[in-house]
Amino acid sequence: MVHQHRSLTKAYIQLPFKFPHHHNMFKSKTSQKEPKQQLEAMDETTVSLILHACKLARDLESNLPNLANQPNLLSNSLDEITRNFVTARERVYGQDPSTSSSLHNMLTLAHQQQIGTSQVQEWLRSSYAQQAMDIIQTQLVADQKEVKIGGCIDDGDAEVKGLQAMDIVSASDTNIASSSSQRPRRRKDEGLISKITVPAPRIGNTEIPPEDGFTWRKYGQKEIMGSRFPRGYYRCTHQKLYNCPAKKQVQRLNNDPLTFEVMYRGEHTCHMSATAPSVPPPSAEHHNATQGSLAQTLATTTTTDPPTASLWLSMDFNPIRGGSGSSSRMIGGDRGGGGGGSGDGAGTSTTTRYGKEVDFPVVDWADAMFNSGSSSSNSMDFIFHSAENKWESEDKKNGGQ
DNA sequence: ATAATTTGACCGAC
DNA sequence: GTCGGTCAAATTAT
Repeated sequence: MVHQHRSLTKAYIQLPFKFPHHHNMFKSKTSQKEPKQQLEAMDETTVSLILHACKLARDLESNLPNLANQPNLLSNSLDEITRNFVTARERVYGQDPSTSSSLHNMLTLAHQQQIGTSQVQEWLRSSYAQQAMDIIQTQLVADQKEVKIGGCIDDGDAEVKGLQAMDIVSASDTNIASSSSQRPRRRKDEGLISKITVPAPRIGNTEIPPEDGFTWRKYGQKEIMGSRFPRGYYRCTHQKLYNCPAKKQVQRLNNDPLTFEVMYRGEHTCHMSATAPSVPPPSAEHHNATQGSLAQTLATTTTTDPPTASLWLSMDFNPIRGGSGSSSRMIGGDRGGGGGGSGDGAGTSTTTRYGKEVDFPVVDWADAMFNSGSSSSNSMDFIFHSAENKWESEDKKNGGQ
C-alpha cells in the first residue's frame, strides 16, 4: 500500500478538533503524538474517554483472532469501545440531541443487536440508516464545515461531486471463458459489472479520479483502440488476503479528459463486515454473494450490503495522509502496446491503510463516529446524491475474452 | 522487507 | 491477426 500524502484527493471535514493521523490513533506510537493544543480543546474526561476507547480498540485488535471465535466477547468489546467513543463524541458536540444522541442511539442499538453482516444490511435498509444519513447531512450543512473532495475544495457547499453514477450494468454478462489449458487465466469476470463516470478533481491533480472507498492495486494498463487515453486495470488490494475478486477499470473519456469512466467488476468479499472485520474470511462466501459493486450498491441506494456498511464505517477522513494507493508515478508518458506509465489510468481508491493490508473497521467506527458530520470523498456523496445517479446498462461489451 | 507500480509478454476471444 | 485483459518480472516506493 502506498502511503502518499495526497491530501488533495481526500475528502474531509474540518473538525472542531482533529487527530492528525487518526487512522493510526490506535497505534500507541502515533496516538501519543497528539498535539497537546488540540487535546486541550477537550476536557479531561473526554480525552480519557477517547484514550480509553483507543486502548480498548488496541486490545481488541491484538485479540481479534481469538475474539473471532467468541462473538459475545467480541460484541461486548465493540460495545464498550463504541460507548466510549460515542460518549466522548457527545461531549465534543455538547450533547446536541439532534446529532450525537440520535447517532448514539442508532449505534448502540445496532451494537446491542449484535449486528452481523446481514443485520448491518438490515439496519442500513432501515430508517435508522436514513436517520443517520439525515443527521450527518444536517450536520454537514449546519456546521458549514469545510469539505474537500476529490482534490477540490468545495467551499462548504457540500454539494460536491463525488462519483456520478452513470450506468449500471446488469451483470449477467457473459460467457465466462472456460479457461483452457496453459496459464489458468480468468477472463470475463464473474459477478456484477457496473460502470460509472467520475469527474476528475476540479483542482489539483485532475489525473486522479475520486476515490470510491476501496483500495485498489493496479495490475495493468493498456492502450485501447479508439481511446485517446490508456485504460488502467485495478484489482482489490485484498485480493489475496480475502480472495476478493473485485476489479475495476478506469479510463478517461475521449471527449472529456476530466471525466473518468470506471467499470467495476466482481464483488468485494473483503472488508465487508463491521463486526467481523479483519478476520481473514475463510472463503469468498464469507459474505453475501449478491452484492454489487460499490458503485452499484450505492447508486441504487437500496442496498444492502456490506459495501455500504463498510463504506459508511470506513470513510477515510484523514486530510493529511490521503491514503490513496494511487501513485504519482502514474503521471507520465504512455505508450502503446502492453502497458504504459500514463497517468490517465486513474488513481486508486481506498479506505485506509495501516501499513498492512488488513483494515480495521474498529478504527473506522471511530472515524465514523468522530466524523459523523463528515464525508469521504465519494462515499458520502454517493449516499447523499445517489438519487441523482443514473445508471444504464451495458451489455456485454468488453467483449473480447 | 514488503508492498505497489510499471510494462512487455502472454493468452483468449473475435 | 487484432484487441483487450491479465500475468509477472523488474522496478520503485514505503
